[in-house]
Amino acid sequence: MPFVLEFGREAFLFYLKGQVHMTKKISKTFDFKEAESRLYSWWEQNGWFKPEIAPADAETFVVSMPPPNVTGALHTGHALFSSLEDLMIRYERMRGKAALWVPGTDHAGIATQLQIEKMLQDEGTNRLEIGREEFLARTWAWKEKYGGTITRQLRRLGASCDWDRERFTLDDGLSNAVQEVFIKLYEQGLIYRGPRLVNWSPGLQTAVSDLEVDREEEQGKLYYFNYPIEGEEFIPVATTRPETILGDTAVCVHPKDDRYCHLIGKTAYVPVLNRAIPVIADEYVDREFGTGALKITPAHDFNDYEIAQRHNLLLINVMNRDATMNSDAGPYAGLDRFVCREKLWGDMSALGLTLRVVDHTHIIPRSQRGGEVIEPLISTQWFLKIKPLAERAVAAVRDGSIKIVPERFEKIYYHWLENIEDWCISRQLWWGHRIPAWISATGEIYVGKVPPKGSGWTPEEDVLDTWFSSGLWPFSTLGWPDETPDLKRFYPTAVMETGYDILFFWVARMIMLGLWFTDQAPFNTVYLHGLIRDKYGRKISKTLGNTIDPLELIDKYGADPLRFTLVTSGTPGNDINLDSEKIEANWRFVNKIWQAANFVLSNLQNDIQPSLPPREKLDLPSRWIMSRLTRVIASVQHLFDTNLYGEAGRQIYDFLWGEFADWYIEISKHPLYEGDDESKSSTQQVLLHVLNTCLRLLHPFMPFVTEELWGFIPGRARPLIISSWPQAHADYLDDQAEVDMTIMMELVRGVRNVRLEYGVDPARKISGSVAPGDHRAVIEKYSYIFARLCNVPSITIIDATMSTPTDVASIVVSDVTFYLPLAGMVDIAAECDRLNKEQSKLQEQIARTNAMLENDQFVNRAKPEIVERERMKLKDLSASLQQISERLSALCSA
RNA sequence: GGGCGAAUAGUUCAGUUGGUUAGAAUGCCUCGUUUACACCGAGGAGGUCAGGGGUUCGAGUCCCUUUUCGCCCACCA
Repeated sequence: MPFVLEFGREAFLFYLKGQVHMTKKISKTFDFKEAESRLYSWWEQNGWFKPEIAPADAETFVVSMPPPNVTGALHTGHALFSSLEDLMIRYERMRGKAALWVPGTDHAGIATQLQIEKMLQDEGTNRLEIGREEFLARTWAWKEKYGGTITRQLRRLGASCDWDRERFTLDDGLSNAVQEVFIKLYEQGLIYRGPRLVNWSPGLQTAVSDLEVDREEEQGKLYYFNYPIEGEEFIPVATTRPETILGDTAVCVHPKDDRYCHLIGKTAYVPVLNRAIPVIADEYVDREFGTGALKITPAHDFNDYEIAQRHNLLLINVMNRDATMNSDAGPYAGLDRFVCREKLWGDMSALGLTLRVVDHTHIIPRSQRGGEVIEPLISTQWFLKIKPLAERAVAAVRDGSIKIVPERFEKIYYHWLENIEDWCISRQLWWGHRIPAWISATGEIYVGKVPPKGSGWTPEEDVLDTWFSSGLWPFSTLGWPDETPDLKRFYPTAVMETGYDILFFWVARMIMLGLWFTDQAPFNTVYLHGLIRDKYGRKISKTLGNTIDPLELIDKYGADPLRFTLVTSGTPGNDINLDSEKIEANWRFVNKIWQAANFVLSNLQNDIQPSLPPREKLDLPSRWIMSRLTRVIASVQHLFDTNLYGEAGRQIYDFLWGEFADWYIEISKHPLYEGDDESKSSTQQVLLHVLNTCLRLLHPFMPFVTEELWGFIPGRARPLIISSWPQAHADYLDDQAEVDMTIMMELVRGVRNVRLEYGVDPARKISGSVAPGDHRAVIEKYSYIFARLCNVPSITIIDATMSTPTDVASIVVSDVTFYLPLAGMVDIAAECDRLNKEQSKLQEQIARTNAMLENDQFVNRAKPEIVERERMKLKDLSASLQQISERLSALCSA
């Protein structure tokens, strides 16, 4: 048995260390508050979170932690990823792999900068006033002060990551990687700088990427007006943003539009400003929409920008960075864009140009962070031509180098990458990786790690999008671009476990950059979890007031129930509605484990030498529980291999509570208290083995309670965290034992049912008699089960020659009939009624099974084992029916 | 406009390649302090697996379709 083999030479050494922390005697309940912090530091101080605990040639298993925002606080999303990743890491560690979980935090450019700006605002100052240098100093100070909060909180969940390898995206090493990547991409001609139309956030005063813009359908207005054309003509046009009229550089119609084609090539005049612009034709125009004519504002609209490229139109930017109008807006300069909209419309109305304003539902782009309306604006930014990278990223998933779980996200991934646009990577922020570039007075660009020689070079002020550095995370954290030993050993990583909401932001970019710079997929599996919602399925938000604080839950129930709940209440890619009632239920499960362990441990002989008798030497209940255990191990193995961790957890739960505790432990009391030495000892061995195995199976789910109990397990060689993962041993599979035990259990259930139905005092002992069919030996030998589990201490076996008893209730299971003499209590009519119901149920089932077996199609086409199973079932049902029918004719024929 | 997911007991959810009488937790009802556990045990009620059609010997599971809810992507002024 594995745990015997584990009993190594250094066993006692480990113990002495571990035992110091362990109480001598098992307590009544699990004091998780005391145990959690003690066990965590015990693990950590002994270096068991480190991959070096495995042999130097062990296979590796590496997970890069999705880095939380450095100044953030733990929320349920963190608790979820931590529970899942720790589960994978602990499982692989127990399987003997060099398991490495690399933790770290993200500088989170915009989020952190906003926090500091808010702080400055409260102090009555702002970042421009204190300047860049001071601002960064303040931010670093803030980071030093609060940066440890989230990682301390992750420890409370039991996260077994290698804290010595913790990284921060603004570390020197990672910054170096960022520069390296930027410079290489620039040299490869994939990064370019220039004025382009970008998504501009007037609130944050920076450009943002397409992904950072939320598009919401909103109720707005569509403004119709007449565009003046030379020769006293007009062309009707519609717009949702009248203020952009000031930046119009053309009016566009469809070339085949009979209404307007005579105007093509004429000159139009921008209202109020009277600037002359051409009327052009382009097939982009939809003749059916609005008036069928389109005003073109290339500097403030993405479609117009494209049209302008085709027609070499002028770009006139009429807005400032804060979305007020600039001098090109003429008399409107200085006005806010929305104020300008009203005023200009009023002025146009006075000029008799307006036609009508109608309600109109359209899509408004809003900043994902601030919520203000995003303004398409021309500005000079840095862009990454990402198509070549995207192609490789698509290929890696298509050829199976990377597997996405659940699979349906692959399609979404392809669609995004196949339609990807250049990535605007510069941000007008201060907190972040500064772009390593200098611009000369003549507009020449120099990109490098150190400033160029000569004078007249201005350093680039912008920083990089936060996701640019996160995109390097799996390899930058391991030392890249240096060929460090860690990089060699631990890259590529194994699983990227994160939420589906950042598939594009993060996962896709890691794949693209990983492939591009290391020629390897940065991980082989992407496991996407869902979002945590409240118990009504609503999104968690501060404004709704439905936030759930994981730390409060840990304080109340412990980390184990929270972890177990998070892992078992969902399936990959699906959202989880979290309800504290679920955690309370799993807290009771923790108690159940504790109590079961307490029972087992307090019933062992002091000098027990763990070993397991061969199957032939075990009694029926032991053969049964061993067979069941073996199946559970195999099933859990399969579920883990296919990333179905939740189902694995549920199966262990059901086995431990529903089979081991409810049945085996109850039954074991007989051999333990009344059996001979041999059966006593063998029962103890089995109890210990099953407990031992369950603790190991559960450790990745619930590390604390399992490790704490492990400290009491005789024969343990190492701490549970680095003990071996259970293996299924086919020797203990035993179909016959499972069949026989099932009959015994069904009989017990039947007796209990009848007793309750007839209102028999639970304390009252009844003697029963049994027509055992083919199961005489089992029933005779294990009749104590009836004594213990349904208070029927004595049983008479009836053989064929004896007449069937009267004044009894009968329980029929397979070919066994159990008679419960309830002298004076049995109401014959009621009993007949019960038996009749039972009989018709059986007849129904027999008819159904018969129909199946008489169907040649079924017999010929179904798998043989399925057909065989139906045959067995029919035999069983027929035997039961016969018993019932005999009973009925004896008791109820009158 | 395209795509995806969900719909199973009062509630929250499982149900892994199609195969016994569809499970659990929680809630509800009845009973019980039996030397691991009342943070418990025993028993029970509760489901036409959203509707319709199809494939199949066999469908909660596969296909088509409808409905409701949710999400993602998308340049219609």
